[in-house]
Amino acid sequence: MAEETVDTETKIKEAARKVFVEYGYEGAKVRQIAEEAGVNIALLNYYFRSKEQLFDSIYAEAFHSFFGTMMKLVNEETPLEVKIWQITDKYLDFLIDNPMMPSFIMAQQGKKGTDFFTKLGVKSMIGSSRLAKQLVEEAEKGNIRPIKPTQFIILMMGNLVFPFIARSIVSFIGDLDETGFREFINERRTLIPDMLMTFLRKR
Amino acid sequence: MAEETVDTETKIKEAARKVFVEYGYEGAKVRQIAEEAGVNIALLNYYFRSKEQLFDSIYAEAFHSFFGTMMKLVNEETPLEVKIWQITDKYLDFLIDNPMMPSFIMAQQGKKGTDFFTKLGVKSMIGSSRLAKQLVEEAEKGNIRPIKPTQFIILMMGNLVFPFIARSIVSFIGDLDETGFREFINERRTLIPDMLMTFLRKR
DNA sequence: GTCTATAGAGCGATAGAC
DNA sequence: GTCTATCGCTCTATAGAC
Repeated sequence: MAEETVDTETKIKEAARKVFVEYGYEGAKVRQIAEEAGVNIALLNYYFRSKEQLFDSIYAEAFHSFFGTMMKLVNEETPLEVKIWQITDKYLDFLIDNPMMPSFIMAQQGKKGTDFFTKLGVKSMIGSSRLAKQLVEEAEKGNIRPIKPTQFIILMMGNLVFPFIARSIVSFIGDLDETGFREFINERRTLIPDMLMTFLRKR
Repeated sequence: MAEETVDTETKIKEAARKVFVEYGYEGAKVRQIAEEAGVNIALLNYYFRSKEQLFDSIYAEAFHSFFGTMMKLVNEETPLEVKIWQITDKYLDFLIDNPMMPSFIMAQQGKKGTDFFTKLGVKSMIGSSRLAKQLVEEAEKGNIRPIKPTQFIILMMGNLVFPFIARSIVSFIGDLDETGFREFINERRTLIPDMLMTFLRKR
C-alpha cells in the first residue's frame, strides 16, 4: 500500500495527539508538534489559531473516546453479570490500544473547567445508564446486595484503569517487562469481574 | 502563637511542594515558587542549584511519604482481615490529608527513570512484605483463595487512590461538592475492605 | 545569605512573500 | 495553503554588589 494522502489538518492533529499525550499540555512544545507533523508552526496557528485551541480539540476527542467507549458498554442490553465480564474484556482491549489515555485524561481533568463533562452529557449517561438501573433492580429483587451505582462504576473503572495510570510503578514492583505487564493486565480480565460479582452476590 | 521562624531552605521547599504538586514540573514556574516563598529566584538556585534538583528533592520526599505510609501499614503485625480494614482506614486518612499527592506521584512516575523506586527499596518492601506472606500462607491453609500478592496490592491501592486521581470526574458524575466527595470516600471505608475480604474468602 | 540586574535560550504567535 | 523570518515575551540561571 502506498503512502496515505492525509490532509494537513489531520496530520497536525495526529502529531498533536501524540505529543500532547506523551508530554501533557505544558510539556508539549508547538515546535515539536510541527516537526512531528512535517509542517511549520505557522500552519498550526493557521488551522487551530493557538496551542490552547489545538489542545482543546485533542482533549475533547480523547475524552469522548475514553468515556464514550465506557458508556457504550455500560448501556449494552445484556444481563448484569454478562455485562460486567464484557465491560472488563472490551475496555481492557481499548486500554491496551490506548495505554497512555487514562493518564492524559486524568492529568488535565479539572484544569479546563467542567465544560467537557457537561457537553458530553457524561453525568446523565452514567447516572441513568442501563447498568445503573440494573444494579437497582437486581438489588430490589434480592439478587445482589444494594450498592450506589456511582460507587460501583468508580470501583469498576478504577480497577480497569489504575494499572495503566501507575504503569511504571506496577512494572517495577512486579518486575514486569512489556510482556509481563500485558500478562498482568490479562490476569485482571477474570480477576476484576470475579471480584465484583462475588461482592455483589454475597448478601 | 507568634509567627514561626522557619529557615529559608524550608520556606523554599514548602513553596516548591505546593507549586509543583498543583502544576506539575513543566507547569510550575520558579518565579511563582520564589514569590510563594517570599524570596527571589537567585536564592532557589543558591540552595538547590536548579529547578530540576529542587523538583527531585520534592518528588523524592513525596514518593517516600506516599509509599512509606503504605509500606508501614502493609507490614503491621496484625491478622490479614484486621490489616486490610486498617490499611483502608489509615490510608484514606492519609489521602484526605494529601488529596493531590496521588496525581502528583502518578504524573511524574517513569519520567525520572526508576531511581526513586530503587533507592527506596519499594520492590522488596512490597514483594517480601508481611501482607504478601500472609496472602500466601492463608491461601496454603485454605482460608482464602490463592492470589498473586502484586495483583492484590494493586487492587487495593487502585481502589484507595483512584477517586483522588479522578476527583473532578467523580465529583461531576456523582454531583458531589466537597462535602459530598468526602462522604463518597468515607463510604469506601467499608466498601473496599468488604469487597476485598468477600473476594478472598469465597473459594 | 540575600539582593538586583541581566544574560541567554526557548517559547507561542504573526507578518508578509509566494 | 504553505513557507521563512522574526517579534516580543517568559523562562531558568547567574554575575556581582552588599
